[in-house]
Amino acid sequence: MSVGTEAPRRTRIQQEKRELILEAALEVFSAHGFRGSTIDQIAEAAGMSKPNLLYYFRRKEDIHETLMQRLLDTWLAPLRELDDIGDPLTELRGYIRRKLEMARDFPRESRLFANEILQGAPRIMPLLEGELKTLVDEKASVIKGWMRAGKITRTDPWHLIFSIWATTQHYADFDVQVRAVLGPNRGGEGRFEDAARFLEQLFLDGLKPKT
Amino acid sequence: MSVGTEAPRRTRIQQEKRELILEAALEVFSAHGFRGSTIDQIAEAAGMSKPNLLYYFRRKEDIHETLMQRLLDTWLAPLRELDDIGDPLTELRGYIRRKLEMARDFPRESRLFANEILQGAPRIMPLLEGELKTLVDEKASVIKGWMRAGKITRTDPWHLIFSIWATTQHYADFDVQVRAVLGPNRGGEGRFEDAARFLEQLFLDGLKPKT
DNA sequence: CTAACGTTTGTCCAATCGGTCAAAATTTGC
DNA sequence: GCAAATTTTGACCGATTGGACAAACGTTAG
Repeated sequence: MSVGTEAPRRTRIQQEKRELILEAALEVFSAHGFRGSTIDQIAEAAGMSKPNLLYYFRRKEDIHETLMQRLLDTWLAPLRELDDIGDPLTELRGYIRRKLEMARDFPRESRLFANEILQGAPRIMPLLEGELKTLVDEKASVIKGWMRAGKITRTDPWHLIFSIWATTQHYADFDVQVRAVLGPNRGGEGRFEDAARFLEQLFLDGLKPKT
Repeated sequence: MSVGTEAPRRTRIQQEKRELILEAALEVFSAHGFRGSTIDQIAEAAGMSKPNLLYYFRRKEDIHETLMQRLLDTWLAPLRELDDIGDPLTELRGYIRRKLEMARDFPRESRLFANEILQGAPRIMPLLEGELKTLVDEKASVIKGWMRAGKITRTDPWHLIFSIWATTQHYADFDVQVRAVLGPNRGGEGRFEDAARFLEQLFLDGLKPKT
């Protein structure tokens, strides 16, 4: 029987095996990119044969597509939480912290996303121009409100969001470089706490000393 | 005759054709990654046949290796220029500006590098732990001196360098996302000037308003 | 002219790839 | 318990890939 993504009816085994495959595919895709990964690799990581895997996902691209669809929701969750209710600086600090925690706890997801964007986002371009842009525009308005109220320094809200993405995801996407440069001593688990301390200071106070 | 990378003797044609191939390979590799690129693609982009290309570079990996070796030097040039002679804040501002200009003018080089790091830097790991680490450690010392002298706020110099890399290279590596989010109006050529203004303010003053 | 050298091409090959298919093995519904 | 449905497997296929190779093509020095 066909097991397409549009078929809602799933047996227990289908549910389990599909999860197993997606987990394995996340591991493989995030490490080698889409074209650099083979169905055999994913099948082996999932502990099944290639034809068996293809019974659950008809095409390699279906796996990737399912993975990306799920990813985007969880990936944007921290930004969605950015809200108008609290103190602006506290809100932003919380957003930076949450994004950094995601880089620490879900580096494979970050790399999968980075891979897709690096290749020109051929599979998720509509989502970027639609859902993502809408969300960012909305949050940029919130931030603009804070600026008008004098709660934070006036600057470009879009580029502010970009800089938070860039600095936090850097610790997932460029992890090997970060660890190589920090060396064995400072490159251990403590690097994320060091990063958190640094980023908080950077975004709040910048580098210019208070005279 | 063999034309390996260790052969210093090159005819005029060899010099020219090798450059042509490297330029084409940069275009292809940066867009599709190493495994996502084929020799045929590179050969076509260079305007020659596949066997002809393989006459100048014996293996696909030789092209990539030559490209990466050249890249690292030019890529680290801005950091090398960071010097102790000028005013610290001016020096840092200049470094950020130069890095952002490189993201604008050499996005393919940035993406090629990002691709390599994302895949775990399998081909340049020794360079990261050696040359790169040495350079960063050296510049971190310079920055530490500025902090001791009270010229800039005390913080972690390594993570400061990471944040400059992340924020500037973001505009090359995640270009499609930046343009998608900014939309047709603000996503044009002016986005780099907006970014430059924003980053200068972020790194100098942060977000906390001067009361 | 021609021999030596550098360059280019067409043809070919083995390996790997994504994907198919029929048959076997297993699970499930009654 | 048994038939139907689902799951798993081994064998296979055509396309693409990186690369080898010898023959042909140019170019130039004597």
